[in-house]
Amino acid sequence: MFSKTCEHGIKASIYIANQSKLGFRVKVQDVAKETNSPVAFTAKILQTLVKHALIISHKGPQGGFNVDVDKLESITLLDLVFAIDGDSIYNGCGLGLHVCNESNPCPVHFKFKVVRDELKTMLLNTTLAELAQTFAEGKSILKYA
Amino acid sequence: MFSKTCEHGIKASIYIANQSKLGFRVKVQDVAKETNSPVAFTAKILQTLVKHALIISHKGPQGGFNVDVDKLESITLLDLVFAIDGDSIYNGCGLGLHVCNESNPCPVHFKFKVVRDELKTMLLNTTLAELAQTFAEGKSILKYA
DNA sequence: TATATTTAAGACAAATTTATCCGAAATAAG
DNA sequence: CTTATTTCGGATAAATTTGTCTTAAATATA
Repeated sequence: MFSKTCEHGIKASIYIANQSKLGFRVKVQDVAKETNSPVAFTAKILQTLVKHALIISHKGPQGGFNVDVDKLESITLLDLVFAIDGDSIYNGCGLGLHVCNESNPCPVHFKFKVVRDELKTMLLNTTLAELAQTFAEGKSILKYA
Repeated sequence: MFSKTCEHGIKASIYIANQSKLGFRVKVQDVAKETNSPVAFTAKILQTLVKHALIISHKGPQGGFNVDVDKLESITLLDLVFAIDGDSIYNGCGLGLHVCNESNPCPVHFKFKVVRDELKTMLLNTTLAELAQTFAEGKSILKYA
């Protein structure tokens, strides 16, 4: 559904969000370890999220990554997905046609529209705050123990 | 959402279905042309669909591909997608965890389950017959004119 | 100010997906 | 039976995604 890059990015964001709520900055090493993702690749993905102003980075000793805790409620899954994968998952044509819309639909257009709209709504209504919360409560996992 | 392979495969199936209803067999060349897909790649994909008994192939002169017209109502989008991409789109974990279920969910598990279930239902309820029909009626396109 | 620590950036490499190519096998038709 | 046509199957190639490595830049702290 999402790219590997996006999957890593979402998991990383959730971990960073939680540590931020606890008042910590985290290093790429930690993020990679806790999300079971490759370190260097995680670093690249975090750069992307920083550029999109979804997370904050600090260089040097005691540096690392964190999220503005006040923004946790306003950062959505849609923001994360869009920053990394763009909008093709919820806006693109199901059959890959470059032009596909109501007046010039591919054969699956209207069938897919319903699902894609629901996906988009879900992404828009899911905040980083709530994802982080389920993880904090031990009700979800970011990797297998 | 789906792989390119799958997109080509679905478009090909729709075109073949329509020609089959008209009583024709079609050659890979035709399929590729009418779906704007690469010929050799289309050939490979059709092989897969033949192996899964979703379409029928005939070698030699006057050969080509067709669909059993009596099966058009029972062949679903789910069949086509499963044959090519497997079940990961509607069964896999949204964050790529190998193990992810109700009792050991990733943070997006329950949010995604709703969407994925709707996707699966849609795929299951959409038949090749109806997709072919909208195309036959000129109400949908397989490529840009 | 020197040093150690940490992210940033860009080049490079591996893996996977998307395709191509070619010879073999089947078969219809003369 | 020969020939032309068409799919089959496997090897190969190109493109994209996924991932690594190395050096530079920033900065906290002594």
